[in-house]
Amino acid sequence: MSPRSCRCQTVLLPVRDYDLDATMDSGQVFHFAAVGGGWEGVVGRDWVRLGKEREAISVSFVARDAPERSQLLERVARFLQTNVDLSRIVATFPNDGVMERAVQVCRGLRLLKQEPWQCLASFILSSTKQILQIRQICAVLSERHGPAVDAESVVARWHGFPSAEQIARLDEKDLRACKAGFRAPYLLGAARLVAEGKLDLGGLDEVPIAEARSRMMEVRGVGRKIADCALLFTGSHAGAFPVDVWVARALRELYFRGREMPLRELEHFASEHFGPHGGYAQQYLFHYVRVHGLKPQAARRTSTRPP
DNA sequence: GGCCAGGCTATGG
DNA sequence: CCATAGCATGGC
Repeated sequence: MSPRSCRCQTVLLPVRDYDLDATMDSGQVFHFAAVGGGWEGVVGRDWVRLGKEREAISVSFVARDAPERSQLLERVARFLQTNVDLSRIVATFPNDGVMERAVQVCRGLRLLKQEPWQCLASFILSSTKQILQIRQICAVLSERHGPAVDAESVVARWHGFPSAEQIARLDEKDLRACKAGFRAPYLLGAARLVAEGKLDLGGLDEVPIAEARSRMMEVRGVGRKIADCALLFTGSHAGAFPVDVWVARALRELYFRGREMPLRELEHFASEHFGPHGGYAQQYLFHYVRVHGLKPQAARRTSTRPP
């Protein structure tokens, strides 16, 4: 049938200072696909297409009755955090030249609020993987083992991300077949802990960050960095500050003149320097160095490399 | 074809 | 305590 006769409805979510592309493409979420200038993916159990509008984000979805529609829109707004006043967060960033440039360059970059299990699982799969490959693994995992959802996409059939229960029923070799590699047993172990109720991801925002971290790090395959990603990108702890290879490089080059620094010291510096929304600042640093490199003031080591 | 990727665990000093 | 090999897989 013709894809133009659409069962879709579209609603506008008003928002200012929101760069949807940067946000979706900044390595915090791996389950949306760029389609025709917008983004398609699954929120909860519902397929959505997100589009950029003036002072708004358009949300398209398969038509349904009024109560379900308002529930869906509430979930999408919560996921996108459209109610967050970005300027209030940016105002808490440290008053240094590095963050001023990062804010200029990444204007409108946001943090999303993702579902805890999906977020943790994705970052377990992220270790020593490029962002493109993380997306691929998540896509295969969803296609093969996640719930099919009703979608009006013209480019793909969509599935949700498999629940902890669904993954817990699988075998390690099923996960290796999805390109999970050596992370397969880690993901399986995490899924079993969550499915058996031995790890309550929903309660982690109610305990101090140190406690939340150590609970998560009891999962094999989850260290400090992945724990902080899961705490930050689910909106549980605004002070979580994941230090990966990019952020470590950025901190060394931009704050320590390129000097070698132990990871622990970088993490400690970050927790002191970037304020109550350190995690947000971290995302600006990450995106800044990934998109623009470290050239502006720290080109010493790379100056022989062609631009 | 070599290097590196939003790391972590185990092992050896 | 700190340092590093090993781990799967694929993009560039």
